[in-house]
Amino acid sequence: MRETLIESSDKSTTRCAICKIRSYSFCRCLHDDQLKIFSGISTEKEFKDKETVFLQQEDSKHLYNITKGNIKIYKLLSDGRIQIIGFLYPGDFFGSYKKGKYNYSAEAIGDVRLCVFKQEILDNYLEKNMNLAKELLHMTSHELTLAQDRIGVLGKMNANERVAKFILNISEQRARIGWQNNPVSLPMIRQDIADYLGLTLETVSREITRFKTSNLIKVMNAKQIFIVDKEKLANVCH
Amino acid sequence: MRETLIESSDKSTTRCAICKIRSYSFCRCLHDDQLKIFSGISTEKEFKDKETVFLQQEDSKHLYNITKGNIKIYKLLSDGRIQIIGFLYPGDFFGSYKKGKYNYSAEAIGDVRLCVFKQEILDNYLEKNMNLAKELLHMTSHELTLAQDRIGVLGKMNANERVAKFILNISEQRARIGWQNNPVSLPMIRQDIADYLGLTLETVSREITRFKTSNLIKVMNAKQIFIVDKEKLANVCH
DNA sequence: TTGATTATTTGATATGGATCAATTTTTAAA
DNA sequence: TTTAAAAATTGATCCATATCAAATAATCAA
Repeated sequence: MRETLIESSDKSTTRCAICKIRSYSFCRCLHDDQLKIFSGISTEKEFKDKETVFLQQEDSKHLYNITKGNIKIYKLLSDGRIQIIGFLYPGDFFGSYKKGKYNYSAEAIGDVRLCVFKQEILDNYLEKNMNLAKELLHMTSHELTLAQDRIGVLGKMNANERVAKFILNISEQRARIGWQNNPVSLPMIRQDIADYLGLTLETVSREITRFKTSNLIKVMNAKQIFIVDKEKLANVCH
Repeated sequence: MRETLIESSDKSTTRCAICKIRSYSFCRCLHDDQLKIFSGISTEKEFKDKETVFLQQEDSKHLYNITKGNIKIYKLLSDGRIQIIGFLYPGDFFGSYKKGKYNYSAEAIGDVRLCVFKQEILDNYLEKNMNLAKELLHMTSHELTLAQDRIGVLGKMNANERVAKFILNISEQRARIGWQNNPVSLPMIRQDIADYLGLTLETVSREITRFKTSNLIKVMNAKQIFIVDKEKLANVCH
């Protein structure tokens, strides 16, 4: 078994009630009485660094909501080339609410905790709760917006701009969920950043060095970047 | 006025009932009696080649459904670089069902006919019709899937693979809505294909010539491509 | 029909980022 | 701690695609 199921207890009925990231999740639209039911239709699972949550070719059976840690979702080409579709953070959901295959594989970066919903059960609950359906629609629509932004980055921006945008995007995401956004921590390795940005790890490293040399950022260590001049960094990419 | 409003008549109440592409649109989930109401909350507009439907910076007020022709949606960078996010076909919807700004600009390619929904009115109707909400959720989710596929193409594929995939994708889309899919017609110019694939028009032209030379396709004319060897073309890109 | 404009193809050259290679730094294990 | 393995940086070279340029083809307006 690649994942750890957290044993349900009496407390599990109020799991949602005490959830720290609920206000950033699609379940934020539920009232207290609905939350009790909602706790019942989901389970919580933990994953360790590099553990697979699911693979692209598997039948899609679940929708996941991140309550702790980071997830990377990625596609593999037949010749082994990898494209990271996105890095997901607490409050983000992924997986599928449709029967079929998943459209990507999902893997934990560091320690991760997920809320797991069975497709049919969530679908049934959706039927009874228009608010939740609309919230999911709005969040999916927002995901689509982000994906379209990424199409713009990958289609038209050069290495310099891509890396600048990446650092700023992560910083913004941290600010949004109320975490420290400067210095910004990059939980993923350079190779992952490269596979996310459509570059090589060498190019990513060189661009970061370039920003360091021109004093736009300070590299505390490979995974902690301090943004010295946010405005100049923003000017690089728009 | 950049668009033509089609005058409503008594027939307009049954506009949806006689709509030829309804089975490919999100409104396919509606019953006959619901369609009557639905005809009432939407209007039809026509656009000519290169006419703008809306611009990215405008307040989002409408959701559009294509009933005839093609639309391109695109983003502009501050320095004038353009990235075409997608080419849309009959049955596709675009715009926004959220207040805010549009995330892209939309322009007609050739003669286009659109169903137009006012945001609040559609939202109200959604409230009363769970089927429609779920259909929109599923179609938006499908759009997201397509956007993620494009991230893979732009992030990891070379020029050769991108052009091959483009031709095959368009052919598949034609087959899906029951149109002639070989030879496949490309309604957009080379520059648009280039801006869609993150390439230059010269590279697109050269790759097409290469496929022609190696007998994978025949170029009837610049906008009519006959796929000679679908399997080989598919092998190029996966 | 004819000229003018726009789109497409093809050629020559330049270059940004990939690739290959080696070194340094960090992390994890013994 | 010491050593091994993994990650990151830096350098040298190469190549796919961009850029610049010109010719050809198609479309449109008068």
